[in-house]
Amino acid sequence: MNQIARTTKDIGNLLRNARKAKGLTQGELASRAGVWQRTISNIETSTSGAKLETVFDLLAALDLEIHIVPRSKMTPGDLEDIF
Amino acid sequence: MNQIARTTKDIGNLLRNARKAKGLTQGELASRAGVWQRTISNIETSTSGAKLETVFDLLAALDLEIHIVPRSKMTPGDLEDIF
DNA sequence: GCCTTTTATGATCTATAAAGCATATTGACG
DNA sequence: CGTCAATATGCTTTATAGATCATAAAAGGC
Repeated sequence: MNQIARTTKDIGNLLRNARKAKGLTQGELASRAGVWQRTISNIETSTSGAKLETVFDLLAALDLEIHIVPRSKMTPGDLEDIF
Repeated sequence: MNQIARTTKDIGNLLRNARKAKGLTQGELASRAGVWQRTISNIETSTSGAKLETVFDLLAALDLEIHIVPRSKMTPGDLEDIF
């Protein structure tokens, strides 16, 4: 399950899924990442555009990293994540 | 050559490499992505933390996308990008 | 259905990125 | 070395994210 992100909305959804997969609440992740619960809520719901730095803080706390790759064609499996 | 980014600095370096690989100037990329040359310079040199949205604009203009994956152990090849 | 936990959100303040103008500085090339 | 293109940067304004207090709303368990 390779997670593709092309928009801030993708990142929001993806971070929420990753957080839940690890069984963390927004509050727990917030304290781990050194950000505010409010900020995580905003990012996950795409209420506000996030700063790159903040996203990296969250990814680190979730033990994730970003790979930059040439744009791939949409694979069937990816559609599940959208709809 | 899978590009790993864990910090804003990584993103800056990576965007610069990708831009040059496509033979684009900052000005050209700026007009394609709808941002300012100034902004690209700032991001590539990590002069200022970028907004996630801006990074996505640049990635789209470079035909790149982000994959979120579990943190990998550092591979030997990656060290070249650091030192 | 109630209670607890979790998430969303109102309001204000501060910090800072991007817009917008510019020019200075650097780098590549003949 | 001189020239031109490319990149870096000074400054001011505007937009907006994050900090910080709070509480409201929603979700989940019993």
